[in-house]
Formats: sequence, structure tokens, C-alpha cells
Amino acid sequence: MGKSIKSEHIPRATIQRLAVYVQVLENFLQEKQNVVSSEGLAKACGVNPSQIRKDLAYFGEFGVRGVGYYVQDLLTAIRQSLGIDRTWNVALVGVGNLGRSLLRYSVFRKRGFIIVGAFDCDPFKIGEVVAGLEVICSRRLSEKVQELGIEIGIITTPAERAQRAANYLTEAGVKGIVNFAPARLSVPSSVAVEYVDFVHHLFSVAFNISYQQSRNR
Amino acid sequence: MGKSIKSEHIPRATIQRLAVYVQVLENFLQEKQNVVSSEGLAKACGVNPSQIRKDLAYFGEFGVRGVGYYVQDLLTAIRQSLGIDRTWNVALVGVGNLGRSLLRYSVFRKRGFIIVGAFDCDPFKIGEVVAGLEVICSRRLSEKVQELGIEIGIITTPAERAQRAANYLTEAGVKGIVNFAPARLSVPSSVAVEYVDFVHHLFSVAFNISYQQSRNR
DNA sequence: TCATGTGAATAATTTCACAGCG
DNA sequence: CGCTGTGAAATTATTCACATGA
Repeated sequence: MGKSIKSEHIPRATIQRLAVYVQVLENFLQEKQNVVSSEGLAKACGVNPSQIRKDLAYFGEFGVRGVGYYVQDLLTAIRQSLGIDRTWNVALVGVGNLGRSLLRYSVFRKRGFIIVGAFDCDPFKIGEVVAGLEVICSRRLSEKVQELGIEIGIITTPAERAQRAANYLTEAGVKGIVNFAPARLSVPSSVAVEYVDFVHHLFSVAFNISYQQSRNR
Repeated sequence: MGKSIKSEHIPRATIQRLAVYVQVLENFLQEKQNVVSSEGLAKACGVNPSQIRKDLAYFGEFGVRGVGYYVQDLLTAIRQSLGIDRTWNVALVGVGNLGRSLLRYSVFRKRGFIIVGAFDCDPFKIGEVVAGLEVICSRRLSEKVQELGIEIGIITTPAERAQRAANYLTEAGVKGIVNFAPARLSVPSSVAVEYVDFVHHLFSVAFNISYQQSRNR
């Protein structure tokens, strides 16, 4: 069968787990563990072994019966399945505190997501150089997305300017957005949006602590 | 009925959505919209109206039949349900690039999560002052968690030091961890862990773009 | 033989549809 | 009357259990 996708719809949860599998498999590889069973991988990821087999089955057959999975091969297969066996050019919109940090955050590049343009609408920021990139006026996104081959946008503006940034990006033809601003976006259904909100994770932890304590009474 | 929790187990997805409801309701409040129906809130959050009613039903009855929800009252009720109607003292472990950014990230404090201690094991960083906090040796976490009343830890170390940071934190009695390092943690089941990985969101977007394109062929 | 891949069974979540109440 | 709150139905996701094949 090989690299083709076998199923119609793939659950969002599966995709999130595949990202975790990549993380854990990379560690295995570094530790020179070359073969792993679904049970071994499951334990390291904190999930059920058949969950892993089901997740992989959406994309193909990558294991060897009676043996397990060859770590390197499985990594390659998952990367291919996720579409991260290549590089992606990314635009960052909103060069504030967080934006600057992300521009300097080397992990993106290491993972194949290359920030090739930094945008802001503040005239005081335009022209400034951050992490080797000159900040460009957000209105010029259309032109630059074309020129630089940008396919993904990262939004790090304040909440009230996030929708405008999303509009600029989608109008420019970007096909996916990762939104760090605390605002919901309205975009065409053909554009993939991911929301990242640190504070929500703190909410979640706070809830779990409070809830656990209230249950233990 | 009021503030008591009505149900045994509350889905993780519900908690995540409640955090979104808070975000959207705050915007409504700013726009002086004082009443909202489950339909109105649902539209703004991109979910189904009965989803919202079900989510709220886990915690109580907050609406008025024939009217909807009073925005301010609902906000108060959800904040209480999530346990964010108070402040939480937080320790940050790992004063690298990302750690520094988060120390300077004012939104945490605004939301009631106050970073009261910054920790690192690098002797060159210990003693340095970042965002008004003196960096303390990670080994002194036990002592400081007590002293400062810390209940939540944020891990921003490199992947290979994340588990050690988690050990220090749990041994010190911290009850919840938000882990920004790309590593899975093993902690006692009584400790709530949330994983934050920017790169995973980019993976997700990359997959959706690739997948959509492969389906449209 | 042993671990994968998968249909069937189970569990959880979401949506529907309407009774109930302000 | 209109919108919430909620059982019941539909859908979706997870886990089990075993046939399959290296």
C-alpha cells in the first residue's frame, strides 16, 4: 500500500497523537533503540497500544508482524503522513513581545517551519530588524506571500487586531493559520486554523487541582 | 443550586471549551452586550448551541429560560467552576529563551497566575534578575514552594531536563504542571499535567493543508 | 511464535428534540 | 412565547479480541 491515505476522515485527536509519537520516536532513535512495539510506544506516550495501531492504520501499514515497528521507518512514514517531510514558509504577523520571542525561537526552523517574513502595522516597528528579518507593513502581505512562497501564517497581534491579521493572511492566499492571540477567528472553511493559548492550559490545570480537591472531601 | 458541581466526571473537551467561552464572553462584556443566548454564544465560539448548554449543565443552571444568559453572571459562574476566581502562585523552571519570554508575558498575571519564583540549575543564571525575579537554584524548589505558596509549575527547560524539573516540582508538593518542553513527563497521578507544544500546532496545520490538497485531486 | 492490523464491542461525546419554566 | 435544561438518539472515538502473516 505505501504512502497513500486509506481513510476518508481522520480525527483531530489522531493528528495530535501522531505529533506526540514523532516526539517520542525521536527520543528512541537518539537512544539507539531501533525497534519498538505498539506496546512500548504506547507506554512512552501514555496511551493504549491499539490506539496507536488504529491511528497508524488511517495512513497505511507500517509495522512488521511478530516484530514491531522500525523506529526510523515509522518516523519517516508518520512525517510523510503529516506532511512534515518538507519545509514550509511561514509569515509572522504582530511583532510584539510574543512575536519577537517566536521569531527568535529556533525550534520552528529546526522542524522545517521557516519564518521568512515578519509583519506589523505599527509604523514605529516597520523597518526594524528582528532575528535577521526586516519588519514589513502588514498591508503588503499579499505581495510578500506571493514573493516569498508563504503558506502558513502565525498571528501574534493583540486580540483586537487578530481578525484583521487573519483577513490580510487569507486574502493573500495563506492556507493555514496558527493564532496565538486570545480571539476566535472567522476565516473561509478552506483555511485551517489552530488556536494556541497558554492561559487556557493554566485554566485547565487550575480546574484539575480545584476539582480534585473538591472531590477528595 | 448555585456553585456545586453536579456530575462525577467532566470531559477534558468541556474544560477547554469553557476557557473559550470565557474569552468570548469577556469580549461581549466589553461591547456592552449584557445578555446572550446559547445560540449567540455558540456562533461566536464555533460550536453547537446544545453543546454549550450541556457543558454548563455539568456545573449548574446559570441561564434564564426564555431569556438567555446574563453575560456577567455567566462569566462569574464559569470562573468559579474552573477555579479561576482567585489567584494562583506559579513557579517557572528553566530560564532560557522561552522562559524569559514567559516571565515577561504580562497576560499570566492579568489572569491571576502570578509567577513568584524563577528557577534554573545553570550557575551562570542563578542570581540574575529577570522581570523583577531573582533566578534561584532548582534544587531549592522544595523550600521555596513552601515559602512562596506555589501550587503550579511551568517547565521551560530543554527536553532532556524536563523530567528532572518535574521531579523537583512534584517532590516540592506542586499539584499541577504546564510543560512547554517537548517531552512527555512521568508524574504521580495526583498531579495534573498540561502539555504545550507550538510545533504540534504547526504540524496540525501542515497536515490539514496537505490533506485538503490531496483530497481535492 | 509473536506483534500487527482490524472487525466487533464498548464507551464517550455530541446532537436532537422537546418538556419545563421564567 | 422563547430559550434553557435534559433525557434519548446518533455519532464518534476507544478498547477488546483474535485472525493474519512475517
